[in-house]
Amino acid sequence: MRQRGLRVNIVNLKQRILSAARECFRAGGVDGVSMRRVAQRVGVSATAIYRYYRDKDELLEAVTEEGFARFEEYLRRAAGATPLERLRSIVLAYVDFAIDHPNHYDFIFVAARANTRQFPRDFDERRSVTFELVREQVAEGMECGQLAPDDAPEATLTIWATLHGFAALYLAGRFGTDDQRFRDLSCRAIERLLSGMAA
Amino acid sequence: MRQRGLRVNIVNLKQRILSAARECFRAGGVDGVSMRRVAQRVGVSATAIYRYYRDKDELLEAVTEEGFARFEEYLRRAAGATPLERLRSIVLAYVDFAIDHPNHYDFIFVAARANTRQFPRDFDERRSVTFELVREQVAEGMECGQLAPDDAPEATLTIWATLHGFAALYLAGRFGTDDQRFRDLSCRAIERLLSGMAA
DNA sequence: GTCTATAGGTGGATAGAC
DNA sequence: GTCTATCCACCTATAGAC
Repeated sequence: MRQRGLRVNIVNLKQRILSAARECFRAGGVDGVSMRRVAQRVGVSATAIYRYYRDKDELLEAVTEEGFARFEEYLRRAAGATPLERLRSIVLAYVDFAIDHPNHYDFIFVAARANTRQFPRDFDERRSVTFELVREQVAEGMECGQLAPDDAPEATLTIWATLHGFAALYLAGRFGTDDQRFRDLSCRAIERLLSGMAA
Repeated sequence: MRQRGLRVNIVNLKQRILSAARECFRAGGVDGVSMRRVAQRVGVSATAIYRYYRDKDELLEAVTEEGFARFEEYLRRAAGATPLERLRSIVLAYVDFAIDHPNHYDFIFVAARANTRQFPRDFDERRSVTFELVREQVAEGMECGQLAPDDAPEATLTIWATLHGFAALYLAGRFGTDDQRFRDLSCRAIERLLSGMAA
């Protein structure tokens, strides 16, 4: 009972900092995360953060790691009884992540040229892991199309590009605000692309 | 002959500033353009720029306008004897622009959510003009597929998304350094997508 | 027309008091 | 552990000398 008076405030400052950083990122992407802004949101001074994170890079790494992990969850959750349902599920997992976490999607897939933006250390390596998962899942999803094994690497890249195109154009506002239409169009496009490839 | 001694230096400082800004943009995108940096490249003080451009926004507008114009040139240059050749030409115009002017492509299509980046005034309006041209060209290129007129808006968006997906994944380095392979895959994907849609 | 000086803003990071 | 004070770097933009 001694700690009664401290209550909420004691709850791991490190976690509250990460939480605030997450919110900043959600609102403004990488550029929205600054030590000062995060600290202000928590209600502490900017320098307090350095007790828990060595530098900004480490904080950014924590935030973006959450994004990677979340995206991987979405992908792994994909499932379906028939091959077609499974394909549809994978497509939706992909585009839904873009809908739900636009700045994370943007960070992982879009802001990709290093000279232009700020990235945490080891970003490329971390991203490769996620990319490999995308490749695997897409390759699995493609099994419902009758493709010669030789086509696989090229076909996978093609599907992925199309998925990304839809996600990116959605984020750019080209599909308006009708998320459901966007999801439907994405699925249909992939199905048609596959059937075109099988021919 | 009085001006002989001035020679090169006199050549419109405004143009030399724009030139320097263009180089900065090419190297580092929007974030690579700062008044100081541009000025340094020209060899004048930062404040000299303000004699020719009211503020940074106006300079940025000049730089990005070049990008829009260039992209439209690429698109309009597309031509072909047969429908299929024409389609291929449009696809290549699109992806070649992304190859040749990555930061302009990125600026026009990718960095699209306003809350995250810095954009010149009237950027949205200017971009709409270009987008409309893309839509037109893609719609024309699609004529080689036998699509019902009802499908047109949806099909156009689908083709565009796929084009963008390829361009964006290329910029992200997912196609390696083999530009020719990237161009071929882009064309093939669009052709297959169309044939899938026609079915 | 171009300069220097300067104002006033963002940002990351450290030293040292408490 | 958290603070204040501070430094440094970079940015846009203005005022006024030359």
